[in-house]
Amino acid sequence: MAKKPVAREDALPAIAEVFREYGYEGASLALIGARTGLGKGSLYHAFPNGKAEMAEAVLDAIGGWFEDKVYAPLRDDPDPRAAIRLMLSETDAYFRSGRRICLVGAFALTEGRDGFADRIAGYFRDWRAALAQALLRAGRPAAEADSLAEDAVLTIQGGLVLARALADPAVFGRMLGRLEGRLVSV
Amino acid sequence: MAKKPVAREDALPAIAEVFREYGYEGASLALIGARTGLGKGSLYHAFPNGKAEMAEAVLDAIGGWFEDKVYAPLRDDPDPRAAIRLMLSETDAYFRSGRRICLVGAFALTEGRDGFADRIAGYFRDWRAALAQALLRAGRPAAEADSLAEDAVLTIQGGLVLARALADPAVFGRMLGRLEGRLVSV
DNA sequence: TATATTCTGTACCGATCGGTACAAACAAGC
DNA sequence: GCTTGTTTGTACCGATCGGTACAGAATATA
Repeated sequence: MAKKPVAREDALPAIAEVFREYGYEGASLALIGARTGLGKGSLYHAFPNGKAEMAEAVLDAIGGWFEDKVYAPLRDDPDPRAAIRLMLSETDAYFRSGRRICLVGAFALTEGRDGFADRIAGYFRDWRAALAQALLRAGRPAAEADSLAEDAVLTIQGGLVLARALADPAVFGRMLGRLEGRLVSV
Repeated sequence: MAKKPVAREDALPAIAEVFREYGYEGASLALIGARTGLGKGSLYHAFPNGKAEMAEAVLDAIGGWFEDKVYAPLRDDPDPRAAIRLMLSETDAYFRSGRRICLVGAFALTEGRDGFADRIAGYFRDWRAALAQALLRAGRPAAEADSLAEDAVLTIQGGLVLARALADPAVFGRMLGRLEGRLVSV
């Protein structure tokens, strides 16, 4: 009884990967079933609202991961510079040094008429706010902190787009290097 | 006779807009037909290879537009600083100050297994190369010119992603302002 | 006008889409 | 054992997908 949540959590990474590779429209239930090893019966048992609920769960999982691993340290770490450096290294690891794209960013560019818009906006808003707060605590003037934070969040997304477009993950690494120079005084 | 090219060119902007809004998978022929006012007969007469050919034509048209309006001046204008400023203003106009996304960037994030990869890579490679050349001519050291050019191209893409994700076009304008400061010494 | 060619609307194709129904398989409690 | 409830595979649904066939409308050459 009540093993539903377990099956959900177990399947989420595979589902996320399918969305990442094929986009929301392109990720068919057949594909999701094949990659998770779950039949339609199991899939609809774990996600009664179907594909939309799977996407919501994936976005929530991603948001939760970043909240725990990145935003919270940015907000709470007594050493804001260390938290910023942690953000950069966690970002590098999460996006596999540019070999993996940002699902939230990809959804932002295509989806928009769905109920995903709030989650997508929240993901980026939280990131920007947490980083701005860390920069402020690191001694930057408020306006500069806001500006730098927005620039950093957008730069990371751009790095993912360009790395993917050029099929050259090194683009991402170079971008992170420049970003570190801008965020933490070297 | 031979009015095919005309019909093609006329339909391209509408087709591009559908791809921009719905993505490659999401852009159905029914939708494209409705937005262009063309039936399937006309559509397949102008684009015998169907949707894939439409997407290729759209990407080629976009690439051609940027080549003429942005890359060529970047390469040939005797005043490289003026060419860079022109790039920024043309970019702002083309992307409607952040209200329009970059179709090439959006395709880069989802598509990748198709024949579009070369066109997508070419679009960004040409932009980066033309800008690096202008920066070099403006007196920057070669390494710095390359780095700045890559940063600029990726930053613009990131600005489009974030503006869309937050449903806040102002993000794009702020990003262009910062970019101008980095590219042309104020 | 007659004729050749280009264009286009409509009907249709098989495949696949997301989603549902449901019965067999399974597990837990007793 | 039996019973109760959960989990799953499979068959199926109508809708829509991209694409094709083709006849008739339009257009151009003469």
